[in-house]
Amino acid sequence: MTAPTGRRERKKAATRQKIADAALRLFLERGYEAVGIRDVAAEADVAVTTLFAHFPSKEALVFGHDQDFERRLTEAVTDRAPGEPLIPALRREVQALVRHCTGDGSAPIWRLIDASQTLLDYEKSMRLRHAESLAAAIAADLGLPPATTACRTIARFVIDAYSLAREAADPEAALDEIFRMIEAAWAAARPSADPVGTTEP
Amino acid sequence: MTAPTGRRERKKAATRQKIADAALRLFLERGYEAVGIRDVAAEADVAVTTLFAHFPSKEALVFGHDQDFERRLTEAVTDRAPGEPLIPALRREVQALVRHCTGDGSAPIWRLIDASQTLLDYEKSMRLRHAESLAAAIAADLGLPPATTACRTIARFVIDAYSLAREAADPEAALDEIFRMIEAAWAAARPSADPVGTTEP
DNA sequence: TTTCAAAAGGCTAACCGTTAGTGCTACGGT
DNA sequence: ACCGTAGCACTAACGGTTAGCCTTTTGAAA
Repeated sequence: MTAPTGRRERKKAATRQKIADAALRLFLERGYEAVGIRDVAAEADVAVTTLFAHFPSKEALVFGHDQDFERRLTEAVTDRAPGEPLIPALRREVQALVRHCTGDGSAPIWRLIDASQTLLDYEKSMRLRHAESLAAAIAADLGLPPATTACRTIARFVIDAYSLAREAADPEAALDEIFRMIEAAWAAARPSADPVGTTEP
Repeated sequence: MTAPTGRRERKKAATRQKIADAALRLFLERGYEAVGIRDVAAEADVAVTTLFAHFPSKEALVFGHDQDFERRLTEAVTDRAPGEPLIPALRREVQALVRHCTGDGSAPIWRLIDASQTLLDYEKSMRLRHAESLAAAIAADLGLPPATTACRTIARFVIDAYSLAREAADPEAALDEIFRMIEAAWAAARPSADPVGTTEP
């Protein structure tokens, strides 16, 4: 984590942070649509082109930590205790993620997102990309060829679980319900394992 | 279907068709990104504002029949034979839809879509909207309050099935595999029914 | 130390999708 | 026959995004 290289990267990170902070401040003050890229650039005291050198789009200003999400999901697969079954490990991580983004700390940002169709769309697209990474991680973990249908399917279901639970009135209960379904789906996908003893002859 | 009203609507429909045709022609010729809205408008011999009066966005020019997709899915639920179980009915319809869009007739359009990230993103967003409609239809059919977690979940899974099968090397096999998982998930969601006899005490 | 290539940032000007604002014309119901 | 309005056109602009070109900083080679 501690960079072996020096000053340039620190300055770059600082600029990026300055832009992200300015953007979030303005968005929370006036709302996402009411703030223009040029406003953000001015507030951060950088040129518009500099802003776009750090963030690929206006929406990305809000989702600065999307890589964390992706990393945490794949690591939940790769770094889990040896012998621990796949789905419960994913369930734990998704639960943590949902708790994090329904917690008080993240509430203003999510109010911002839920108020803008543009941001909602962007988020869903992002999640689908994450599903691909997750599918690859699952396939690798199981020693399967990448992009197996079953792996991609389960990855999508897990992302769906996150998305639906986040929107549900009672996220914890929703997560319970959905992951019960995912467990069943996963068991049906691989007639080898024995989750509760439903092995077939 | 045959309009009870007269000339105005016919002219309107003709204009819309003219625009859609011109757009498709240009897109297939030069590629989606290489064609501007102004090009399409000129080719269709209408004003840009007229174009946007008929289509809400550039992407919508390509997905002119998205309402068909939504309608067919919900009708697969509401119009199925009395007593027919839900999931097989959905499976049949999804299979038909996948066959349709992997058939030779639709091949060029889908090559167009798969070549543009913008269009792919738009398509996924569309499907998520369709999932909401499907969830509502399922909930209504089962006499449940709308937007139940289980219904929304199954609806998402069905949409995932379509999306994944379309991209798979062997769509039919993928559909088999995924719907086996969906059946299991559905059975797990409602401990009342008895799909294979997995009733709990 | 000097030198140099690349990175980071800036400025201008434009492109492209999209949307007012305005007005004209033809159609359809009264 | 009359009038409201739907369909369409035209101009201008707005806002996100990018290309072209230039300056400064910085890391490292010479």
